[in-house]
Formats: sequence, structure tokens, C-alpha cells
Amino acid sequence: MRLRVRRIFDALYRTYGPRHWWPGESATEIVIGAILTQNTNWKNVEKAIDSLKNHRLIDWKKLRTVTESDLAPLIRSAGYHNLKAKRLMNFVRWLWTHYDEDLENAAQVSTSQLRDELLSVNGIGPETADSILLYALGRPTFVVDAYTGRMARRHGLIARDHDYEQLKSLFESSLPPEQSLFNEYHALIVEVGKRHCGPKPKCEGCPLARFEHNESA
DNA sequence: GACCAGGCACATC
DNA sequence: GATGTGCATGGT
Repeated sequence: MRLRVRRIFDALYRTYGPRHWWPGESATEIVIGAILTQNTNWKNVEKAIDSLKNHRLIDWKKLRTVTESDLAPLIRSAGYHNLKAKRLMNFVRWLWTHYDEDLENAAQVSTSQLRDELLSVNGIGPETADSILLYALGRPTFVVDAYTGRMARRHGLIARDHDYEQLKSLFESSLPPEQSLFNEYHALIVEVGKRHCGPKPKCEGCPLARFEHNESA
């Protein structure tokens, strides 16, 4: 199974090449994007981020000065705007309280401790926490998303539904713990996911077609 | 108009 | 522990 995890990566990389992820100009923008993209199309998130940029709000110190009701209309396009305004401010308060508004101050803290701290913030679940750790903080932690689960099920990596942590450890135990590899792999899964591995499989031309395929999955 | 998108928290059984 | 529901906009 571990070999298959690596072979799937090779097949995806050969087809799509490097993805240059995360699409964001700074760690701050990546964290904000990770929260805004929860269950949401990235295009809608980009509009919200542009709107925050126009208000010079991709900045933790500036974000300390606004309220949730200031923020919500600016991120409207990303959906769930009231909820996400709360979640974003929860993160802002956490960063203020624990790291003096600066992600760099988290550099000395172990990945597992940081992950636990992030998960304790209301609105930061496992995928968002891992996205922040991997893409904003450069930690080698694997990000699992809805595409990952479908791909793993349909292409014989797992028998049935596994929970987030089980899927995460399958990938992490199959690969050398390198940030650049985990970065690329997750991004490639999203790419093949968008093209072929949505709720309804679109298998024509899929680079994973030669791997076992469970039609019922 | 239905379905989907790079989740998460909370209620209920 | 599993399952269901609210949160919401914009693209296809």
C-alpha cells in the first residue's frame, strides 16, 4: 500500500507537474485563505481576499482593530461570511494571545504542539490546521481533504471510509517527511480531484485510471 | 433549478 | 461513536 501511495504521486506529478502551492503571497494570506476556503470554491475565496487586500486587512495588527461585523461584508463572496468572520477573529485573538500577532514567534514550538493549539481555536479543524502548518509554517504535515478521501477509496488505498487521522497517517507513513513533498502531493490531489474525482467520478483521461478503481466508492 | 465547492461545530440518538 | 444539520455565496 505504501508503494501505491508513492506510485500515485509519481503518476500525478508526471501529468500535472509542480503546482506551486499555496496560491498566496504571504503566510498571513495563506492562513486567511485556509479559513475562507472551508467548504468553498477557491474562486469565491479569491474575491474575498482581494476585498481584504483593498482594505489593507491582510495584516494581523490591522485585523485586531476591526470587528466581526466589519469583516463579514468584506468576505461575503466566500460564503458563510458571518461564520467565517467569527472564525477569522478567533484566530486573530489566538495569535495575539499566544504569539504577539506574529506567526514567526511560533517557530520554536513543535509541530504537534502547534497543531493541538490550532485545533483548540473554535473554527479551526484538522484540515485548516494542517493547511496552516504545511503551507504557512512549512511543517511536514499531510493535509487531507474531501478529494483525498474519495481518491484513496476509489483507487484502492483504503477499503472503506476512514477518518481524517487515519488517512493522514497512511500518507505520512508512506512518504519521507518532507514539506515540499507533502505540499506537492496535496496540491496534486486537488488538481486531479477537480478534474476527475468529484462526488461523481469523471474517469476519462484520469492519470490514475490504471490504478484499481472501485466504481461503487 | 439542482448540484457542487480545498469544513467545522454542535445537537441528538 | 455515528449521524444529521446549519452555515451562504457563486459557478456550472
